[in-house]
Amino acid sequence: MSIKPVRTRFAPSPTGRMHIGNARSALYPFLLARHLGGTFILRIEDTDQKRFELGAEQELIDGLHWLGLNYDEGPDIGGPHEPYRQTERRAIYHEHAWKLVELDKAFPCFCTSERLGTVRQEQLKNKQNPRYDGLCRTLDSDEARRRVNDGEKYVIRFKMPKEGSITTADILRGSITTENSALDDTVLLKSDGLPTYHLGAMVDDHEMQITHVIRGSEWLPSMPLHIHVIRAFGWDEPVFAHLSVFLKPNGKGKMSKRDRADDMKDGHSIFLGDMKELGYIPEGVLNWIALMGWGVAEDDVMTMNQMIERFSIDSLTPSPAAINFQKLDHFNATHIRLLTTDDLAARIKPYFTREGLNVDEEVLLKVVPLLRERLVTLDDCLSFGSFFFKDNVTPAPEDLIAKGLDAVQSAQVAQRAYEILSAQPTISHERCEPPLRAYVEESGLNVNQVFGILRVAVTGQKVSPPLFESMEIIGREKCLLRIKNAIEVLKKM
RNA sequence: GCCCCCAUCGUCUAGUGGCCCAGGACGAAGCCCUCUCAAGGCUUAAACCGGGAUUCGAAUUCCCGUGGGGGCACCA
Repeated sequence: MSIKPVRTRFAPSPTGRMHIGNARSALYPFLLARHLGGTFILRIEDTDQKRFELGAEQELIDGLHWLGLNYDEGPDIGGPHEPYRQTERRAIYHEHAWKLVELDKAFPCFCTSERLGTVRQEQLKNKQNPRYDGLCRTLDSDEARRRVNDGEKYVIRFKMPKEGSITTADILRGSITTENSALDDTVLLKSDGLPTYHLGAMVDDHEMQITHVIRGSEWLPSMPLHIHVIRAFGWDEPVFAHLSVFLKPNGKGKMSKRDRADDMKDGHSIFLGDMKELGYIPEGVLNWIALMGWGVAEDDVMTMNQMIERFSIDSLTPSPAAINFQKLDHFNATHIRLLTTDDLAARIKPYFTREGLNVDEEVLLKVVPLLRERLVTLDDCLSFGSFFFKDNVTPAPEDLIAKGLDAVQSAQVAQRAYEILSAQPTISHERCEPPLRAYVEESGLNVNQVFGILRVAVTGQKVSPPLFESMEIIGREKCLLRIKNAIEVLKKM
């Protein structure tokens, strides 16, 4: 047996926004290809003209790039098996569909959708399984040809054997045997000349020499049909792995796009475009998605290279997984902490500038180490660190009053601190903390009261990065000014 | 209605007949550290869906229930 080079693919249809389900369907084949030194392909399955959405393909491509799931062949970069967009491969499907007719494995069907609808209703009424009643299956082939040539509308259906059974294999679940009598004469080529998934995907996977098909479990029931089609052509069968579906966070029901509104309210979304907006980084998203449906024994935090190194197709899990946004937050925060200072600086800078803040690179580089371990999402940098880039801050007056003190006492504390700090030629962690701690000692107050007042005065907020490191970055002049302002505010209360 | 798949802590999972009074991670609780918030360290609570069968021995194999999910289009 010859070892074929591994080729995998992500074959989405451009019918909507890219969500985490799509991302995972792209991730696993990508990982498999990279792990085995194979090729990863992007193929666009745009044969449904009704559900087609302009811009969806670009969103898919953007999402893949954002995640770093770069493909070796695809519609925008070409490759040895182009085109990679199914609507541009019409002739190929047409030819293959008729090949099957010649082989007596398929037949042209002229039934109208009206008649099919009536038949289906009748079957349902009689509690029978809805399926094609076989009217055109026995049509004389010459007559069928004639009608086709006369321009009559037709589809091509698979001629499912009436008897026997077929055994198919899913690498995660083992073999599954299905009675052919339970299968239908499914449409392979639509009357608009484009293939259904059942023909299009099989033809392309063969032509593009795909060795491992990793796809959603919604395809599991039609796998017998797919194997029938592949065998009818006499082709080799790829390895199949069907991924489980994503469940809603509560575990009840399949994840759906309708939940988006609720998710966005608490800062979460299943759409990649939204996630980027919300401050999630690709490393975190990837790690999160990877672990839903892939069993890794220990050490959950992985970089892309570690994922590639450890991936194997049979460590995928067959059971449905409920999405858990808390875990996403954890992975995102963890990967943010893994970023270098320069990298993180570059990633959070846009959040500040978008707010109209003037970002000094040198200051930013000093701020990043203080922010790093406090960020869950990138946009958290705003609530934690905007004050670094503002000329002045406007704390809420009541926040300036320390616990257990009143406004007058708080003003006195601020005044004393001001004196201590202004006695220093420069403000640094080393210079400021000792004298202020000494003051805390002699005043009989506690550090939370004294440092708390200063924190609010200098940063404008009750929660901030460490006080003295922050003051050092802000600088002597601004710090003193802000404390002075705070004293004024307190005096007016 | 019919067909198919799945089933370990709340969640994601490890586990391929003895190493399991079931391991890790998120989350939760507590403690430590601490100028706030985090991060970090330590600790605790928390699961093999039920019933049969096979076996000296079952989370692990088989059967039946139950629960959950998917599919039955000229959609993918």
